[in-house]
Amino acid sequence: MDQDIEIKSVLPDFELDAFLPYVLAEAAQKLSRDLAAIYRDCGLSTPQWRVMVHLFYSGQVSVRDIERRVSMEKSKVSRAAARLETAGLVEKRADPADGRLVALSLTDQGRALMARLLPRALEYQRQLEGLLGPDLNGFRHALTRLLNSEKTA
Amino acid sequence: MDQDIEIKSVLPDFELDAFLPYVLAEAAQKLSRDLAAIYRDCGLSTPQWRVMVHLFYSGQVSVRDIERRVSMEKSKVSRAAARLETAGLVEKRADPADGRLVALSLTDQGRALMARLLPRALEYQRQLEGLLGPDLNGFRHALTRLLNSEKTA
DNA sequence: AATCTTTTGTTGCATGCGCAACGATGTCAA
DNA sequence: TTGACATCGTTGCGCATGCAACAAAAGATT
Repeated sequence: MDQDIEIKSVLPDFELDAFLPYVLAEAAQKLSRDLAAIYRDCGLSTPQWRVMVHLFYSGQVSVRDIERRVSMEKSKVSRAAARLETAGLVEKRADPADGRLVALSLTDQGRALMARLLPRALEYQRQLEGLLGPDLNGFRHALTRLLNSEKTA
Repeated sequence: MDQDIEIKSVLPDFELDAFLPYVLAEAAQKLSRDLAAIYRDCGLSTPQWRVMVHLFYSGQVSVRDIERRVSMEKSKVSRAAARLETAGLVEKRADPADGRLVALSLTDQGRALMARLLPRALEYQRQLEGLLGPDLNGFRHALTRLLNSEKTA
């Protein structure tokens, strides 16, 4: 009891709303949810969406490339790619130079789908940028600094 | 092929590193992971940690209160609370006024644990604030604006 | 060449999550 | 009071996820 009051007086300003990891997680969840509304109608999950985006701009890539680039586990990428192949959006071939690698690439159907979805995603991005206004640059700067920071905890 | 070039020329600046939902998700994941290093040694999961924090500052609360306040599903809160009770950190009683409600509160052991963990969490928070420096206020402002924005997508 | 190590992608397994259904309790109206 | 409806918390179920183990292939070392 006394312990309570003492500790709370020592830690008065610890509010979840002011705690950066919490607020950041909430904001990220909201943006991800709003964005997912764009591609979920097409039956894409978030991992599948990320693979599609990466493939659209990278052409022919392996699972390992996506893993490193988009910070997704191998298994996550593998399963997403398998379903995308079943859906006819992605083609999986064996890399002729290295038998271990799988060459992932979009099919025509996959490209057509992205041509339909990407403009909507970009429109959402522009909405967010307009919403942030003058704080946008500082916001981006802060995010990159957080991402590149060492974990000193 | 021609379609590719055409679309890419129309959507040239769509890079994942510049796409706010993606970067925000990455940053949130990193901060959450670094913070989890503080309380994971004590056997707490992230949902359990959030329940503990809320209980520490809110005293006696119901599952529904936590659900609304911390944006966690009922089931998530319920299972977290059940495990916390098993671990002896949280006490579950029936609300005398309303039989449906469950009165959650920290045990002495739970309070002692939080008294040990919260200073470390606050130190991490101060590290983040120091890292952001002058961008901190704009960063906070941007986050709240994103959280309060309507989903117009 | 032969063997050992490393890398790549898939799969099994245990765990956690979201959603819906459910029992229990409370509220309201007739 | 009774019955219809709402609310709260738990649980079952399907699914995704992270981790480790694994087979196949490539590379390194002798």
